[in-house]
Amino acid sequence: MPAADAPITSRGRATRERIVAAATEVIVRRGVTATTLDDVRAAASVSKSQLYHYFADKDDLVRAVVAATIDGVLGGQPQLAELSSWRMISAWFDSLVAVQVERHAIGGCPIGGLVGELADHDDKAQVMLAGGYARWEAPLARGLERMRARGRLRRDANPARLATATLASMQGGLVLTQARRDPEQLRIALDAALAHMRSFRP
Amino acid sequence: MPAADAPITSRGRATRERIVAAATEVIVRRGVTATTLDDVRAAASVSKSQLYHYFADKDDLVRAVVAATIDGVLGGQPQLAELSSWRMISAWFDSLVAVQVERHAIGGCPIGGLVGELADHDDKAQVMLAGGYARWEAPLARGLERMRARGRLRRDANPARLATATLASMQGGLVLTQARRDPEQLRIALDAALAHMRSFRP
DNA sequence: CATACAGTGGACTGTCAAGTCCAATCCGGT
DNA sequence: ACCGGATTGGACTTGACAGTCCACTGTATG
Repeated sequence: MPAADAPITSRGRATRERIVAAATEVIVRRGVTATTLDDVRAAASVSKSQLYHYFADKDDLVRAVVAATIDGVLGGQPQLAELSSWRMISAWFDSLVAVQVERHAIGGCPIGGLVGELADHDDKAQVMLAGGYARWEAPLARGLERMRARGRLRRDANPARLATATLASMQGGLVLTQARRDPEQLRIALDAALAHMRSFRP
Repeated sequence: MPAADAPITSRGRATRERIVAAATEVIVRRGVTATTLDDVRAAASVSKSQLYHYFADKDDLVRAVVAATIDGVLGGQPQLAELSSWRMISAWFDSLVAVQVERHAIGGCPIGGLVGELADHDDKAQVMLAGGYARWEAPLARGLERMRARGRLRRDANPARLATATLASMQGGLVLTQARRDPEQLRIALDAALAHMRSFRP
């Protein structure tokens, strides 16, 4: 029975959270395989035994990082909760582009980065990542449904498909942004996604 | 003066090509950092000294792999040369989806995978990858220009932007395909991209 | 204040990776 | 046949890395 993520008492919980936060920061920046446990150990100001006290092994820690990354990305987009007008969708897109400008187009999408490294080889991580995308596109799909119900979208529009296509434009826009180090790539992708959605106005 | 990629004579060139081909296969499948030179050595049936005879170090080999990957991906899409009708674009998209079905949605986009691992940290690789995307979208942009010249596209359509947005949909569709292990994700993304382009018909 | 256990520090081990080195072999030109 | 550089084989060095181990400390509770 390897020391998995036992429920903790008091200060131990803080340590565990510090480890996950530090590991997430390092892994999102440098990648899963390029990050060593010693990098995490140093970044979290923690000893080796603590890592193994709270996580069974590196894979276990990585899965906690996957969960934290998804929560972090979605948590950074409060607009998701209220996407029920063209203006709100547009403002949401603007903020996504602004983040890329601020980061000088470095980093891409943290979730997308994990997909490339984990989806094919770690089944558990793949399920978590797929769940992350579901949590990402569902609010948009629901928003589009509300807009359709209010007559802002034609009856024959398919909110779920539109949401998926929009998420794809976003992810791809981020890949191009990272590759070209140019946030305008995301702008172009999201402009097209918005135009496509708006083409379903009544 | 480290033994870089000296111009080779006869059989040496074959060895070098064998190394690059094997390294490309392994790296595209498992990732750059997860691939060891010993993996490459074994896959190419080559000795350690040969790797260092033809490449200065791992980074040097990786850059050759980046070039080979770009050539491979673009070479696998002969349709790129002739994209001057909606039918041809649609057929091109169909073949991209077919590849994902065949691969059971495993692997994503080889170029996109390299972007995630290299774009932020290896400037030379970033330039190569950006060049790869340029070579990818240029034929589409030219095709759309020809279509515009022939009156199949409105004058106010912007072929370059449409090509970029389409490439983004494709890349993002591949990310979602890989994350969800479902080639339909690429289908949805490319359907939307096609609809967006077609919305500029006269 | 005792004591039991969660939490902590850090040395240690086994394995494996990148990169070096040099002797052996191949092969085109003379 | 012989020379010299290109090519090759593989042992070796050095430095990480993941994971183990055990002694020590804090603290919550009786």
